[in-house]
Amino acid sequence: MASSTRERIVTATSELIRRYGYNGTSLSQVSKAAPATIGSIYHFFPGGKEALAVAVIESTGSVYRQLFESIVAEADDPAAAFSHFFDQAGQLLIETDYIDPCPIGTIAREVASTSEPIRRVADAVFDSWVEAASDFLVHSGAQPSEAHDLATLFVTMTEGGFILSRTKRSIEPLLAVARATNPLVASAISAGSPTGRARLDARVNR
Amino acid sequence: MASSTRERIVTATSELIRRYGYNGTSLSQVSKAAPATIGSIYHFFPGGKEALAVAVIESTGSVYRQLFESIVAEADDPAAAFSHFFDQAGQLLIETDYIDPCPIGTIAREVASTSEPIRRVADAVFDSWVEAASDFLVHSGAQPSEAHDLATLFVTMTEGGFILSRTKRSIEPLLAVARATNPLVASAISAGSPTGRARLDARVNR
DNA sequence: CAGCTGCTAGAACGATCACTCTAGCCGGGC
DNA sequence: GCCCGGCTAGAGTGATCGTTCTAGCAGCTG
Repeated sequence: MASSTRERIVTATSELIRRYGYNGTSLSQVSKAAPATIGSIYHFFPGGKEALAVAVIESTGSVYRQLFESIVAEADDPAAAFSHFFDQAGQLLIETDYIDPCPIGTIAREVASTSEPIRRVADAVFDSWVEAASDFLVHSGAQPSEAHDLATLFVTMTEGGFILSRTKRSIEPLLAVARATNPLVASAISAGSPTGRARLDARVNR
Repeated sequence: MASSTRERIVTATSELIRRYGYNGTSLSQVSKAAPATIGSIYHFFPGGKEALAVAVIESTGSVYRQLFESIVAEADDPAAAFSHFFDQAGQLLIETDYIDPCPIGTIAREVASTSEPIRRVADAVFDSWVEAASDFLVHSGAQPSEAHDLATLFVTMTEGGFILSRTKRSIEPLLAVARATNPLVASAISAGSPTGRARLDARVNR
């Protein structure tokens, strides 16, 4: 409650960026949507628009990492956890009328060449996602190097799937990604752990 | 030569968008970079900035489709064709100092909610890429439905890989994607064609 | 009640935006 | 030699951008 104005500003900015992109979102829009005056925005973010974007990236980054971890925590098997994540992302797209689910990819793509602070924080968030997914895969029995590759692929497919599904206004691309995920995860885990292999081969072939 | 001014405008706009995004690119920048006066830009593109973006998407879309087809045409085996494509994309990133290789994904993500004409043409380009990759996979022996899924995944990984590699300023994510491609393609082809299976299993396991 | 601090309020600045408009250049057909 | 249409040229419009600045509000502390 004490910092609710700050939170409102970050939340409103995140939603506006998801709709209109970084350069397409103005501080006057943020001021109206938050609601908060321009003075308040610069009070909490003396660094201006760039600092605000950094805050949005950090906030979204940790929210999504927690979302991922809560999904995998309650999944009964590793391969299903990933496709469940994609299914849930697709559901979110439908509910929000295909607003971009992830402001980070948008901001990164727009300003990776012009704002080094933003580029760096976006890179750190992507890394943390890769690490979270990789840890989960290793814990499920995959070899570390293969887990890292697959985790990178997972983040790549997430961002790419968002682009395609948002552009097509259909979750079909995300569903295709989800379908491809199962055998990938199963094969990585079975390669690393013979006990896992039998369990997952059974699942894939059922 | 007759339409060289128009071509210069489209080329310059494409490069600026790859660096600064759609909303981050102004017509005065285009005018300076082309070079061409504002009057010339509006002469060739009476629809203004939006029409110019549509032209950029169409042009880039066909260039990339041709690039993909030329790469797969000279590849000796289907699985290698895809990873060769990713390798080449990574090389391009290094050469251009990690400028975004694809203006379409950037534009689509920025304005999919605000410009229906742009959204539609970007969607058509993505579809044509999926179709090109799918046709190639079917021709190589994959089942049509599986080929379509895999082709969608391929475009998804391309766009997602661009985001991650550009943000990280490293081609490592693209290389991880390329490594994952081989077994995916091989398994799709072997499932559809027994003759293909033997050939590709040999390759994957070597 | 006084004084301080954290926050809000909104006018103002110069720059730049997408876009319009009129004037003029220039080369090929009569 | 003259005209005419494709193209260029660039000043000008109103709006909006990110940012700065000063003034004042509300709610604690003493």
